[in-house]
Amino acid sequence: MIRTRIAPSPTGEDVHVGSIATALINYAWAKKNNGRFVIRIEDTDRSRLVPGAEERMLTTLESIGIKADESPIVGGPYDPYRQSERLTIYQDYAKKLIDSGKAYYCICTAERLAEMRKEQQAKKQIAKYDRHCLKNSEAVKKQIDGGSKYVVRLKVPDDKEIVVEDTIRGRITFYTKDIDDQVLLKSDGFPTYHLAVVVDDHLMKITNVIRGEEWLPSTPKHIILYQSFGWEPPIYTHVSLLRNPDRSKLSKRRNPVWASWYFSIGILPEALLNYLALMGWSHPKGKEIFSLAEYVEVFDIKDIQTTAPVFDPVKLEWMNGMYIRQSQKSELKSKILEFYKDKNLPEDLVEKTIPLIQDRIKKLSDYLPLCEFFFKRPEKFDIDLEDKKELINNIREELEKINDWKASIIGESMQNLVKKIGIKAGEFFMILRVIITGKKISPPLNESMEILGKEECLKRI
RNA sequence: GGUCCCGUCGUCUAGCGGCCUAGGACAUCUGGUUUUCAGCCAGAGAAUCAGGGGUUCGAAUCCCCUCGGGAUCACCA
Repeated sequence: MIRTRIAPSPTGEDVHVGSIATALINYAWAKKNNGRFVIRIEDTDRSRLVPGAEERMLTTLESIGIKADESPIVGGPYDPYRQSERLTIYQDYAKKLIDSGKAYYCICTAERLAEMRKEQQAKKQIAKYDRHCLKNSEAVKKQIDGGSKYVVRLKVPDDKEIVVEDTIRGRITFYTKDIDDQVLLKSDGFPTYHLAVVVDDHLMKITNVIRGEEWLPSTPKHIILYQSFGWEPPIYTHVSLLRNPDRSKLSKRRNPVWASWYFSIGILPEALLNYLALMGWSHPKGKEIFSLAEYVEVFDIKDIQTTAPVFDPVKLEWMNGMYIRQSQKSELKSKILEFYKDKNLPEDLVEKTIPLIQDRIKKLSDYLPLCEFFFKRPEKFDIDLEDKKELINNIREELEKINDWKASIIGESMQNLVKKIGIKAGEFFMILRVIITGKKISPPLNESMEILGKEECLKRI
């Protein structure tokens, strides 16, 4: 059975859109193969831990439809799914490695390591641990027995080829001479990512590791670890990183990266997912708009592109507009009410405006700037109305005659007025539009006036 | 700098040796619909397939080199 996982770290505000892209692939591949999709929290770096981040990430993922079969919330057969709760497991496995001579203790201080690296750099050598503690293992042992703090390092074999078989990139060869003796267990007793990821993926029976390209350089270390334990490595797939327009990796410095930011401007989760699915992959039939279920249906991991895509917010907005236009009216109403829940907009009024704006907004946050005049009389006007008093009087007189306050009748009446006074239609309606809405750009005028009602319109005039 | 990955319109991509005078989508521009703005419809421009060598009857597609971009080299993940 295929088992995939994502392993986010709770070190940010929310889920990174790049993580969602990777999660989507992991999720789709598991579901496609009737497998299981796992979420494991990698919280071994206590210094970068952000309070509340874990919960926010998990709820976001859940709410946008990427549901885990096993996670810290729903549990599962390989509990716990939070690395900070698995400490003794890692410590035991580190001990096994020491006992079999595949790893060793190291008590070098940060100062000594910094010094060493400086020298290596000066001599233009590769920065690698010099195995000082491996060579003096007797003395090191004594110091540790005496209470000295230590780390555990992987003993990388000499002069070996390590081959990574990647499903989309093919065979990649690394050489152990280029690989450092990686720290596996930190002096605080926590594992590093490298130990934890290998132990957990093995114990949790993960069959496919699908992760960001940034992990490719450390994959040989993980393979050495699998070999050291005598375990079978998983199948690797390294997907390309989302990029900023300048092609550097997508970062919060240059672009919004948190899912919650996109939702806060009224991007729909379905649209974000759909857009992200198209980063490095395309629908076999060239379709651009499709559901998560359809994505799972047609997805194949072999079709993932290795070129790194630039994240384009403009196309995301276009896609979001498509989703808004395709929404049921009642659904769109609920979304708008939810989006503006702190404004307490009257539901019946919002409902009436939906048909007027569904084609006109691309994201939920476009709604209020366009429709505010329905809820509040305009205070500012896009054009100066001071010298239009006579025209305004004509309009009022004409509108007062209308008994059946319907858009079509209002329109007819205004058209007649235009003919009567011989003004340009465009100019006339622009003035009326500004009187009613305050703005030169608005939803259709007659319909808007119908919704506002005769009394309110006359007051504004 | 070492190691590794990548290179088709501005952007996302199709392409898997002949169907390619390189297709689609976003964006841009033009026209139509129109009481603004959208939407919708029609159309245009935009890629010497990074460059150079091969292989082949034939290359965007295979090989080599160069150039360009990126990732990574921590007791972070």
